[in-house]
Amino acid sequence: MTAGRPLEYDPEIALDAAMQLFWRKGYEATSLLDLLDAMGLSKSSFYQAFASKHALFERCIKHYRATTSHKFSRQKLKHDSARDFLEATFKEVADETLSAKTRNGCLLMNTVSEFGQIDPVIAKLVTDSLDQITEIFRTTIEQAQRSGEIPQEKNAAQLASYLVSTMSGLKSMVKAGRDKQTIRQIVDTAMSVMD
Amino acid sequence: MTAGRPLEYDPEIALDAAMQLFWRKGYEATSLLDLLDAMGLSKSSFYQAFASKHALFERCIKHYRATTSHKFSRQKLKHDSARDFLEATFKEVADETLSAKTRNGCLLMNTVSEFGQIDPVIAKLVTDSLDQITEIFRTTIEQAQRSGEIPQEKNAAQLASYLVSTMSGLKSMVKAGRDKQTIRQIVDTAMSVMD
DNA sequence: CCTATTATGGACCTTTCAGTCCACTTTTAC
DNA sequence: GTAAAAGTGGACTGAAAGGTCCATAATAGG
Repeated sequence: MTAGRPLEYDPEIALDAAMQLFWRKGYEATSLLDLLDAMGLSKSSFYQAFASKHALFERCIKHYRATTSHKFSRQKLKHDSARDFLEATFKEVADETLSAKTRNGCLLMNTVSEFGQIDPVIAKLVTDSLDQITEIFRTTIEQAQRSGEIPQEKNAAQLASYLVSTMSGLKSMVKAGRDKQTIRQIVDTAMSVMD
Repeated sequence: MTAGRPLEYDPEIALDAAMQLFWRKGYEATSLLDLLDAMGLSKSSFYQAFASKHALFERCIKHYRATTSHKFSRQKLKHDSARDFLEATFKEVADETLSAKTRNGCLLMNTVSEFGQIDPVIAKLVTDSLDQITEIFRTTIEQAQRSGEIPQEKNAAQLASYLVSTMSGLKSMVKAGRDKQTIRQIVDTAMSVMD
């Protein structure tokens, strides 16, 4: 039954390479040839495995969401203070200023910027991903509230939405090439709402 | 000497139409035919007057910067309180949630998202525009500080950069389709740093 | 070893892209 | 009225886009 010639590439690695490319260049600006080159496969193999550029893009968004969530979880374990984790997460974005390689912004917000609400499938994917990230922030804030690092009277869900919005703006500023001092000041100011 | 057939279109109106289109769809996704249709001129007239798609885009960014500055100036005169003006400006963005027509984000940040630092000419234009907006915010904040609406001890320049970043994030959230309550909460939280 | 199954390479397709070119029209200056 | 100057319409171009198709190659099961 399940026989046939084996794949000459690793689908996971290929997917990740595609995600990196979409992240860096956006959907429209990434041509099929760019993708084939980065993923290391031929046109036939591509359409066999990923159906279309659009379908691949959807998978890349999901892949981004998954890796981002995992990254958050890993980082969270490194900090025994929930508030420290939040501040470290934002400071890390500020440090991306140093390397031009990572000045790609956020794939989700880049996608919002490029597509808006035009493509409902993509819009839904992004919305769900944002919800997921907001949720991670919310539970973290509640944790910090229990340990007294953030005032109890603040609304955790509201603060979480604020942090997502702030993160988006911050990444845009980094991508826009604002200098490191400015970025650090923005982070400091933004974090002060949790006092 | 200076003779010849007169233009059959208004260059200012055509430029504005082009800007609206780039704003809504981005650079790559806006085809020349889209532009000709929106601007109401033929291909020959287009290349005669605007040289190329890229050159037109540069002019559109400058046009956006100019109209945005004017809009800020006009709004500022409407408010006798500087802080009121700032809060009204952010609340206005929140109200864009109501109309899908205006959910285009910010042309400058859309451009950052699409181009990043790849095109140095575009990058410079955006950077300069952001500087200009930051400057407007800074003088407004200083005004509010003199009238006692914002604490004197805050760093006006730092606060101004923060507001630009926040505005960017906020517009992204609106474009991402977040609901009105969430947007309003983000604005309220963001404004609280000026207390 | 042969067949069913899957993967691959490359030719090919249609459409669309930004941009060019030129014949033709409309104006002003004299 | 005529010549110089400027604008316009539309045919045209080469390149590149995403996607299809098929002959060929490589595997596993029998």
